[in-house]
Amino acid sequence: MPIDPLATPYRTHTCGALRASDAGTTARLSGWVNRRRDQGGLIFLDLRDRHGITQVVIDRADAPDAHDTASRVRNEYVITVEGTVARRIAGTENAKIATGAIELQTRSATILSEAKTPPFYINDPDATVDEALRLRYRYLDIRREPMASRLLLRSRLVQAIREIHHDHGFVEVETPNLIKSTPEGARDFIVPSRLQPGSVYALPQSPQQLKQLLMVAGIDRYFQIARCFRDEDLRGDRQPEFTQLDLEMSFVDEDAVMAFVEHMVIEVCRRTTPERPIQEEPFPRFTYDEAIERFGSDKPDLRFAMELVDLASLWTAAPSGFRVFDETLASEGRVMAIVAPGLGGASRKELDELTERAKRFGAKGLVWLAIDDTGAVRSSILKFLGDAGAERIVAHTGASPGDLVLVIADAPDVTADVLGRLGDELGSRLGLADPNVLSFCWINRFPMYKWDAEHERWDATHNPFSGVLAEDEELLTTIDGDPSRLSPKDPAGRARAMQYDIALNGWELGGGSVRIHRRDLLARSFALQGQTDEGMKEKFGAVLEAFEYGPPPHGGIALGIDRWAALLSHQTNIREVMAFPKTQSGGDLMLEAPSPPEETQFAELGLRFVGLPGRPAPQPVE
RNA sequence: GGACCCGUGGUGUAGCGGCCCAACAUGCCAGCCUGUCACGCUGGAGAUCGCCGGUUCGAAUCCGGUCGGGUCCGCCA
Repeated sequence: MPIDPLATPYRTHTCGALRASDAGTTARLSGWVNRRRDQGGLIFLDLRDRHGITQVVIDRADAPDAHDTASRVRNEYVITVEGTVARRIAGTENAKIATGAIELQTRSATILSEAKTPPFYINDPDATVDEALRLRYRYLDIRREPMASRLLLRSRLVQAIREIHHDHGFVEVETPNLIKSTPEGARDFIVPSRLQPGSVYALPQSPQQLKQLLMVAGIDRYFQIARCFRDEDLRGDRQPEFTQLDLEMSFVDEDAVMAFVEHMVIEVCRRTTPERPIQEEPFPRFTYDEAIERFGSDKPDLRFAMELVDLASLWTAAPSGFRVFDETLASEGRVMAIVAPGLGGASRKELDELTERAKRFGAKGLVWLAIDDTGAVRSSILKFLGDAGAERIVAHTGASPGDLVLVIADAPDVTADVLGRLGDELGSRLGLADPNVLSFCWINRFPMYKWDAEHERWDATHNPFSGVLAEDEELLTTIDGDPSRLSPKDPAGRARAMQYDIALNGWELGGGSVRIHRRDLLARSFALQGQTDEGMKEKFGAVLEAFEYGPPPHGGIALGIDRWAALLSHQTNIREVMAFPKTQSGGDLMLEAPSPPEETQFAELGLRFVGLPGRPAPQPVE
């Protein structure tokens, strides 16, 4: 009479299943021993699997053999127990666990596996454990509740994504992992070919070109949970392999893609974390210029966003008296401020730290004005501004007593960027953001290109296939009309792309664009990017050829699943939502990857190590 | 490529020039205990302080290097 269709000789129920209504029935459970409480003649075992914990009681008087087994059991042993489900004696129920109303009164107990004492506490979800140790014994870390529940959340996230896409007529298509390099700006991982010695595959940085080919193929709504690979330095939010929700749609404009994605994202969050409110629907939209101007960021955290205040208007009539400000303004720089609420009492040391931080972010310095509770202003440059000058700044920013005003004077992009980053940091340090709220926003109309001074050409800021706004089409040209003579003054620098990013709580969650499908525009865009016809063919041959066979207008987006899962799990580190992540140096501490290849593997590929400058060649192993 | 932080019994921490062949908690082992649920009680084992070198009469403690981990800048969309 198993209740669970997954019942097996090992178990009729999971360790989280039994309730008071099951009292009187016979049940068999298998799991890990979470804890043993040996009272002498009476032993309590907390039996754990990923579904929950059930208390098992073994009474020497009732089941001497089982009692003998239970007395030999240790934490993390795997056992099977069979007995009667019974309501606990009144007053001994445990409200902390779902099965706390009952216990299993055991008739028989069998040890399935013994276990060494684990290297860290598996039964204490709050125990802090060195991350390197967790990674080395990841299978034990995942046995712990916090990791297990995050992987579960991630699984539900992906499940919801799949369901919603299928419900909307999307086709899930797998694309290969051994492909030709699809330049996205990052370094490729390379896989040498044995059958074609001397040639290599590249692992996809994203399925970008393949999904565009699927559009030409008529798969008008495509999606994939795609593994992507980028050989760049790691961060808390960047791993060498990561997962994207990749999607592409035909016969769409920007609004259509954004509308679907927004609907999908809301629905996914609703199904996955219904308890977390979404701050604003529809998601606020900002143009790139507006986002930078207002927040100094193209992924503002709108839960608290400190808006930038332009101070230039204070000194149109007379100079500020502080030479850095005046010279910055005279040389087309900007002087802008943010207000950090409640930090007016910051110590000199804290302010110095902020200054250091600002310099690290690329500013030349930081000016601060700290307002105490009485309204008196301290400032690093009070002697230049004078009391009146300082108070004008404070008044202009709208700061109140007890606040701290931070001012950056620099080139426009530096000023905005540094203040944006300082704001983010202060926001999290001051706890201004409601940790429970999900705050999405869209940023669009990104500049098409960024001038690459080193190579003297225009670089696509996102995808080289990103389309240009219709109204900016004629800007895709050079200043003197000669596509081979590029200059930072080209009108192309002002062209804006049909490019949109979606941000969540200050993180870039994803980005996409409506692509260029017209050959003439594509040729012009590529020319600006300094691509020769041959270079284009070499890199994008398949897409360019396909585009000669009737490409539909199309656009799409890619969202970072790891980041999404991390944010939904209240984590700032994507390793916490990946089963087997790598360390900052790209190593897997459990598998001990990477490792030197075997000599025969190298021989078959016709490879040998020659080493790197300053580093000797490691030798393959026999 | 660079800056910074961390590395002490199984785990998490304390100690930061002699009082330390290292302390505390927890875990582990043994014994006792029939209503516990972070069970309790009694007893016990367990680290030469990541590694190498140096300074010093003396180093876990200071210095240099190195390895491992992390945060950040560069890089990366």
